[in-house]
Amino acid sequence: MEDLINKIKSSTTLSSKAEEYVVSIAKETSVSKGDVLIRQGQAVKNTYFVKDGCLRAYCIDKNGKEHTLQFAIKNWWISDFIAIYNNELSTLTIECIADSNIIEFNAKLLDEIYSKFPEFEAFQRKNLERHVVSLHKRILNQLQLTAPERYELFLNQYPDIEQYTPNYHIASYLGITQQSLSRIRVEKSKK
Amino acid sequence: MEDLINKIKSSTTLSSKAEEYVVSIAKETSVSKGDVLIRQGQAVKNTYFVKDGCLRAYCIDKNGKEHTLQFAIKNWWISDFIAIYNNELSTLTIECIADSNIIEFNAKLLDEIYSKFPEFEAFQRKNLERHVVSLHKRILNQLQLTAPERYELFLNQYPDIEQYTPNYHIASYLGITQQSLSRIRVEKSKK
DNA sequence: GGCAAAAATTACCCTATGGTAAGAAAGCTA
DNA sequence: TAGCTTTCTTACCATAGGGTAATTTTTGCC
Repeated sequence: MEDLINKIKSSTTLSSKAEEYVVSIAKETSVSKGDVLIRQGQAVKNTYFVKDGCLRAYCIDKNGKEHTLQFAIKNWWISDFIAIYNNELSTLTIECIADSNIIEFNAKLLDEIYSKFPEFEAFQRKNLERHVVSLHKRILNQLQLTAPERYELFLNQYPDIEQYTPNYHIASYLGITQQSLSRIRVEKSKK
Repeated sequence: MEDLINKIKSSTTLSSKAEEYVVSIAKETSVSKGDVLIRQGQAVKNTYFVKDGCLRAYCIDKNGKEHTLQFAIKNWWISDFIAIYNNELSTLTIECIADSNIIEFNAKLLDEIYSKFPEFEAFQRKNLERHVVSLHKRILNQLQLTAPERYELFLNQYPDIEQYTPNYHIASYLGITQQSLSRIRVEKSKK
């Protein structure tokens, strides 16, 4: 919880009452590898902050194939933001891919925080600014890099993730099949 | 200008002083097809709101190929947000692809608006939330749809854009070559 | 250790897309 | 209208990547 509070304090001035509110709606939980926190097609209740471990957000297309939108490691937020902001059912499944410690927030209570404690507006705005930047970069990478280049970049951005997740999840994040990723890895090891 | 003020008012309560400030830092301008507002490699001064017309943000890769990150039509914001939020030089070029009326904001003055008039925090947070949702959707579409499907979707999302822009810009947005897009269009017309 | 399950690799063939180049069509300007 | 420029289409070949399936390797568990 301290990590999160410190993170908030780095973006805004946090009154003690506001801090109390955050703590009061936060539920620290341990989740195990394989646990599903949000399931595609159902209502989205929560937003999660990862203390340590790793979660994964993916959607399943009409052919049953998984596509990974996001990996969330230490100090990242994860949820189905499409569903929350559009007030829709979930298009994503969020799954725990390594035993993790997370902080769970009820999305509605979290949303009330802005009217109760306006100092959170600045915090969340800056959060979202960073989020937009990282998504813009991801799209540009997808457009201009080849699959092997994207894989290299991924390994740099998530140096520990290979411990957590099978390669076929990485492939589904990069937008290729696990067979292609395997070929890319073979080529890479030849060098 | 009214459109923008109304847009702001739909997300926050705008005091008359705050409205005055917005107006005071806003520069309404006309720009012509071909004008370059931000050039890759240079400092980013401004953020733009499109009243009507169309702007395009793209980057040029090491091989000289263009990749379109965004088209901005009526009521959209556009700038190099990567550069602004990271305080870096521009990685994008922003170009006017149809005679347009825009409102220009100095990015630094715009950023001061939050400390001067905190009511803008909520407006911008909600803006960014929508932006994140649209980027998440774009990434999911890129992962799970084929090129012809993405092209169909694009035409639905930007029904008028074919008037403004040559097909090779659309191709560079979809992540394919203009030749591939041409083939896709031929296949489509056969049906 | 030994078995079962999961994951990764390899192989085969096929298709979509890229690169290059040439030609056709459309748009602009004098 | 004529001529130039830009854009779009078509063709040809090369290649990366997909789909299916078989095999190997790794992992987890008893």
